[in-house]
Amino acid sequence: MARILITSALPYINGIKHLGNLAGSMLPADAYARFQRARGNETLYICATDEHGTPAELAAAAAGQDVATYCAEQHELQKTIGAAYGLSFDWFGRSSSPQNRELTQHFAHVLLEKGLIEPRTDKMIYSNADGRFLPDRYVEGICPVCSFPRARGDQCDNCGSLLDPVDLIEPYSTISGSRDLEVRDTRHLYLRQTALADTIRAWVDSKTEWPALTKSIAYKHLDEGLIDRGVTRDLSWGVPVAYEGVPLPGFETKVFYVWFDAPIEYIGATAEWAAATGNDWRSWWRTDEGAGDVRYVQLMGKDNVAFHSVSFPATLLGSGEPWKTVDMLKSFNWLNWYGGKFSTSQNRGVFMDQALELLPADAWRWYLLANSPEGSDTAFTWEQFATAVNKDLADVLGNFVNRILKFCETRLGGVVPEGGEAGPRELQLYADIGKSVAELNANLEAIEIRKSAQAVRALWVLGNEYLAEAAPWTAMKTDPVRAGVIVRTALNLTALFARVSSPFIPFAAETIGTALGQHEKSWPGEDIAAELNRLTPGAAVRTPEVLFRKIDDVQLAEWGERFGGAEA
RNA sequence: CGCGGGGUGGAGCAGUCCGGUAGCUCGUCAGGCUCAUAACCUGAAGGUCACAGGUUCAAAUCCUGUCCCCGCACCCA
Repeated sequence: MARILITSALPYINGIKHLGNLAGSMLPADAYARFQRARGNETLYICATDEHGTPAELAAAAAGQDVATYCAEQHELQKTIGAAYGLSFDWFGRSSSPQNRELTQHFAHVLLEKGLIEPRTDKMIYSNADGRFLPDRYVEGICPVCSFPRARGDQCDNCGSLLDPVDLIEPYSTISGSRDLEVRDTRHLYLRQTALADTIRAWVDSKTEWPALTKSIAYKHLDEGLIDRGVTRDLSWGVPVAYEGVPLPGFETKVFYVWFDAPIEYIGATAEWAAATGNDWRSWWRTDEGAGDVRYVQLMGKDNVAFHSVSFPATLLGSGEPWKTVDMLKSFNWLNWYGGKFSTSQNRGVFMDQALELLPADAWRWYLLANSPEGSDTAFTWEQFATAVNKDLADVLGNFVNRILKFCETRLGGVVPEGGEAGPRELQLYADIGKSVAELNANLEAIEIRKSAQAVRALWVLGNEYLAEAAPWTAMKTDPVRAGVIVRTALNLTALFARVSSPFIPFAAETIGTALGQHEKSWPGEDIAAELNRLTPGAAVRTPEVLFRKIDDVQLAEWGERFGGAEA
């Protein structure tokens, strides 16, 4: 039995996420976690909200709340909606937790002692009216490059130039609008990634199983040359720059920058989980305390790869302490909305809460997994979505479950038939199923999401093929015992489908299992004949409600209208 | 010459690392079955693998060049 640690990129606290977020990290991570658990591996799936940073402060201010209250509410919202999608986090933590604060301060302390974090003096804009420094987008002004009047402190929206806030012409505070600003010296901590470049490159070189996308992004940054990055900010919301309760002199009013503490929350959230459940988190993260046999898998969108392949490793490796680093870094491209970006302001795309108003979670899960943006960016279209739901779920799987259970109910009294022996057709079925399950296992193990979904679908098709060829409705007339064997086999097949489909469509899998009186959740083993003879002959089964309703053209038109995309 | 990803039958994708009958899903057409959510099963048509050179007995796959699409460093997966 292996130990598998899984993390998906931390969703930012700011608002409900859209389907792209789900498709690019949390959902595939969940499917993988469900698979590993079913196989009997000790599995820990960790996620959390990323709560620090300027956007959280701004959003809280806009909502008229203090930032802590805002984050607490948003966290609960995201937690609830994640559960509605069946995301089986073992722990859904918060980067604002005490555990993360302590760990972040620990790492900073160790790196500071080793000289890999060092204080430097920067020039920054200070607002007398607001009584604070104005980092990043707290300050706007005229772009020194193109004269655009509302350029932000870090970048001009008009010409795209990257800016330093002190270069803005006629700057003003976005908090108060005040122009009473001055440039002051301020001290910040810098992580010396340049000093760690060789260490990180050697570490990346050793990661032979990383997908091409992950590797090319990692090497891109290494080849372009790493830069030392500021890891502190003049904000109040965040992890204080302190150690063991004592602020670092000169840093009393500063916090760590969000990208420094966010990945550490993977460890922090594990510690939160341990505290809440009485488990030990160190055996998952410290190779000197039992994490040597852990396989650590991270899943994320491509924009996050740099942080996870370079910056976070710089923190972990730089510490010189025996921390567990990622083994498999699976990255995804974007799920686009009709070829363009999801956009709240332009009403393009569906968000997680809205999607559930339209159809059950399984429909979305299936579509997003079967069309996972692995090879390249993938465009969501309502047509494709309807095809996935109508053909795959309703016709191939749903109809199969329905036809065999109804047949059993109306012709065989709704019980698993007894008697008779498996014939040549059943032996062939065992072989076919065995082959497909092996294929599914290999694909899931490799986190090839699209191919895994294809393999599951191929299994469902085998069920329909079997019924068409074995034709129990014909056997019924001449050889009732034979018909019984076929129906029993098909019922067992249905039960098997529930088990192998559970990583993709857990809710439907549960419904099917219940209809068959099956409580087996484990992953099927290699003895397929045994797996297809698990149901107790004589036991009652019942036909469940229609598993998946089809999407009709009227709904399609309505949704296209409501959520945009129809124009494209 | 900024960087990364991609260009494969009508649509969406796999195959490209490690050259050797171009595979899958949807759609289309024909047939079968009638247990089932008018569903399922079988078969067929349809591709000069963006383009142009090159290497090779052999190239979607390797090399060179060209064109086109997407993304990119506040933030957003």
